[in-house]
Amino acid sequence: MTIYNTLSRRIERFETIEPGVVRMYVCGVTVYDSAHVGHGMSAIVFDVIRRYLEYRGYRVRHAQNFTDIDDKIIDRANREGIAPDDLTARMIADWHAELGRLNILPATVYPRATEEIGPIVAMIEGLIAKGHAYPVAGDVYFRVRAFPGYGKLSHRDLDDLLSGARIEVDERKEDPLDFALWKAAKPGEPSWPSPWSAGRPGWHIECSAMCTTHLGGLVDIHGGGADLIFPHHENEIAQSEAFLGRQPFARYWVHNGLLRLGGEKMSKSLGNFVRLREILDRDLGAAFRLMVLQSHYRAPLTYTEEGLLGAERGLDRLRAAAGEAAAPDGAAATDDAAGDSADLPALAAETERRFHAAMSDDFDTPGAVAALFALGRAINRARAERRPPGTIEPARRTLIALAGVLGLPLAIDETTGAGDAAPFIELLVGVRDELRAAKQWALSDRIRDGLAERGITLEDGATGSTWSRRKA
RNA sequence: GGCGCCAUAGCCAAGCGGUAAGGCACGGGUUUGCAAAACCCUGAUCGACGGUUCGAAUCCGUCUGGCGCCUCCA
Repeated sequence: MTIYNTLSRRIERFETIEPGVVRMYVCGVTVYDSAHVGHGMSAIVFDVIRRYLEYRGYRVRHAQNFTDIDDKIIDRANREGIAPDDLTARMIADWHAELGRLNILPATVYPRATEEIGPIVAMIEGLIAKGHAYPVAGDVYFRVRAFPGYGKLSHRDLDDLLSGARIEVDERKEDPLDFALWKAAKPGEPSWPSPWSAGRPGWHIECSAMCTTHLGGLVDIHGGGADLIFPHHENEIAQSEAFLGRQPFARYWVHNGLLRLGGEKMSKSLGNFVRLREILDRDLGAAFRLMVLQSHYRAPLTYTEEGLLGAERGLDRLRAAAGEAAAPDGAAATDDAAGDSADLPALAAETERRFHAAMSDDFDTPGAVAALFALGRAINRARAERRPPGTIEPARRTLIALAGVLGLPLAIDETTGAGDAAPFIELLVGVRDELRAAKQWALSDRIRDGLAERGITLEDGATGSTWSRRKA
């Protein structure tokens, strides 16, 4: 297996610190607002990485944090007139519910900044003792120039950073680049005791502390969105390696490309985001996952409604192949011998080979998905040619299994979203089946058109009609 | 201003020196009472200009156009 490392800018061979075990830390979210589809994309990327590693036999210890104290949380809670704790508790509950609906496997641990104050304070004390940090009026700052490797992840040197000149100069800091490890609380803000002040941790230190507490201070994969490379992950490396006195602190730095909307990065601060809940409520979570997987995880992806619905259409074809449905009524004539649909077992084996070749090569999910479509088409074709189910079954199982590795559920749940209407729809469909048997076309078409207007699609097969709710 | 990424058919998107995956849409067909679904067929020489090479979408240079980071951000 190979994996791209942001640190070396190379695709490297994947080797874990401990054989058979992968320690993976993925930076989570600051819980001041509900998740948008960009968060969903990142979650999907690391979910698939994890699923594939587990499929390959690794035991994956996966930690994902919640930043549950910071300025935006305090502001938001104040505006809503509630306690920060209540806001973050609600957001975290929503996060778990929504990501669950996206079919994201739960992480092994979900550490939270406010529950790690002890280790955070201890780490800051250690950094001060080693001369890597200094307290100033209740705050504590990291001494960037005392850490020689600073900039190695984002590949820039200190002078480049300074020339950016957009760093607001805080006179209390020794150097403009120094960043906060601990911030003294202002009146009315939540705070925790520390040797320097009643205050709260800076953003970056929590991840360093959590990696140390929950993953032994040395992780195989450290990931997040590409927007975290600088300064967040750069600072994490500085803190952790300065504190631990050894390097590397993480073997592979993995960053997903960002989701774009309207030509720009989707982000909460730009205000151009689509909430994850919106697509989940339309039952398009699996379609979104497929859309994400059809582009490489490191490349940026443009989010469009068209793309999402297109993915849903593609998913339908895979679902048709994965279903146990009998052959469609008419045997479609095939006028050439281009595809060896009779040789499904060989194609299934070939698909499996292609799938693993792609996934082992820096998680090339587009290639893996392409292999799945090839197999799906062959299965549908075999059905159209009325091949015996027994010859199709193994290929079908392969398709479902491989799709499962990507977290794509192919099981059909046709009544999803129909709610209380289902019994009435079924009654109508049953009546219509009888009308069709009696060749009462006008009436049966009227029922079909009427249901279509109400978002229910009918499909007439050899053994009767099936119905499903149209997604839009 | 600095660092970096990208530009492939109508749209999305793979490709990592050997002659262009896949998905969606469009069109033609098979099937169907008519549909739907499914299946078959159909489309690109890879932003522009140079260079390296037997051979380049893939390597190098210049240009043009996007984007990201340098401040909170998955």
